[in-house]
Amino acid sequence: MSYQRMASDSPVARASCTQCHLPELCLPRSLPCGELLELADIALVSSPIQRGGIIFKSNSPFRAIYAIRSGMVKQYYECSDGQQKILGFYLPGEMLGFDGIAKGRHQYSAATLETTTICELNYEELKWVCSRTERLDERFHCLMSQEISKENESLLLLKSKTAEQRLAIFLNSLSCRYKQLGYSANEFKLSMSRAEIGSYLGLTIETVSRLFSRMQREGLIESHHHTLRILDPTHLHALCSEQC
Amino acid sequence: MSYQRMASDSPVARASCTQCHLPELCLPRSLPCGELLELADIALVSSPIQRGGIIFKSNSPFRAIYAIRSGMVKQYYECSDGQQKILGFYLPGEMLGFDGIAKGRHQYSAATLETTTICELNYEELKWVCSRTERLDERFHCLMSQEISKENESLLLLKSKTAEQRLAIFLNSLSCRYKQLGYSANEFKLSMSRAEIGSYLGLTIETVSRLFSRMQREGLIESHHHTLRILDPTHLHALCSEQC
DNA sequence: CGGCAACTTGATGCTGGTCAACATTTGTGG
DNA sequence: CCACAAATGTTGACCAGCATCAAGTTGCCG
Repeated sequence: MSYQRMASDSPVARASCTQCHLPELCLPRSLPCGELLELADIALVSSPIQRGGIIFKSNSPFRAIYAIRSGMVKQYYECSDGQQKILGFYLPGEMLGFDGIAKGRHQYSAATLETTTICELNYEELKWVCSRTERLDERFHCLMSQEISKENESLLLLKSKTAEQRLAIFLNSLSCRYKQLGYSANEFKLSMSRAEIGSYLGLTIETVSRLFSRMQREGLIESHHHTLRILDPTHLHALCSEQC
Repeated sequence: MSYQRMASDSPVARASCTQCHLPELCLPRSLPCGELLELADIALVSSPIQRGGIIFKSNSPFRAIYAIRSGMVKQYYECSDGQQKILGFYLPGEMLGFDGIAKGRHQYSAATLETTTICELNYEELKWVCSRTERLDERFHCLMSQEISKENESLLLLKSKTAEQRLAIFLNSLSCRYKQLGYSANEFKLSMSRAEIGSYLGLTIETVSRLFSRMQREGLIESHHHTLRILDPTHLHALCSEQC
């Protein structure tokens, strides 16, 4: 794995939000056509960024919000000892970078987990468009609100779920998000390593590995290489909603 | 403890943000005077709400954002078995309720921990004012961004800190926030119960209690009834920044 | 094919949870 | 204002889930 160039080094092109297949998820959702065109005017699409490409580094000046167009991105905190703590994974149609607005700097780093294309939305320009199109501003509020909700759920997960429940909820969440994107809900690629999953769920590599083995032994899932197949979605779902 | 009436039952009055002693923290921060007046025009101040008063209930329709004017508020998830999982504590100048924007309903409940007055900002009116005053809209983005940052820090805390570090960080955070409000940084009232602290930090009552005892034995803090005194701020600080 | 990173599996131990008994504080009604 | 009940907090004994340490296996890339 290599973390070479910044995303901003990649050649970019103006986006055409009207022709993107994700507008029902991303910022444009339910925007009238006119506002869509204004948005497209400020969105820059990157060329494909390979696995390990850095989108932004923690502490770098905040300039833009990013939307994933294809591929997958991880956001993480870098410890002083070089260790990474994963804060979240982002799939197509999802946005990241909001935490930089308040402090003017990115608080965390973001890197691609597979070949990925992103849309870059310059915040100053975005604000300008927002101030003129009320619907877009509202949509922007919604997305930040969603991010807050998502994190609240993660907090609840970490506070009161067992290791097995955490992994079940994680796999289920990926399944739902892929389904929403039109992909198979029960078979997809796990681009992240065991270490990254563990870091995200507050568990060690070993625990994650043991859980995968056990779930496989019990006929819940099938996993080899980086392909995951959910064999018993009902049971997986039951695990997710166990207890409180 | 009794959870009687909704905050919305309380008599209310128009706020005068210009005369509030919190404008350097709350939504008005660094707003020009004109915009402050527009904001004041939509802010409703509640009369004092006693301990245990409900500000909003989970699943109720989202109508407003709330700013704490004095006192303290907890936000929590209610489990099906009646148990509460605390998501956060809010002090004067802090705002809550953002998570309701996306779904149109409050995802969680909020209640007062002591006699509290709040400012209610109707979201529809707030959007209207935001759309006409760019600075306010920007400030609103900042506050949501701050909330996201705060939660990311909580996530990191839950993932990789020991029980002792968690409590130290919690006490330190309260200390800083009180200081910023102009109160003593080293002596304040802990309005929340051991159960609430535990729930917030992902620990049990017993663990929290033992930690308080130990920290007291070690001369770090002094705590009786609900008063906390930090005797050795340096040591407390050291605990917070231990390790990664 | 060799070397290294990622993953798996087992043995052992520690942190914090659970259960239980008791102490202290708070709230209520006479 | 006191007496009592209920809620909250403290402390101890014990236990379990997950971390840590260690050794081996698999898969990937030059």
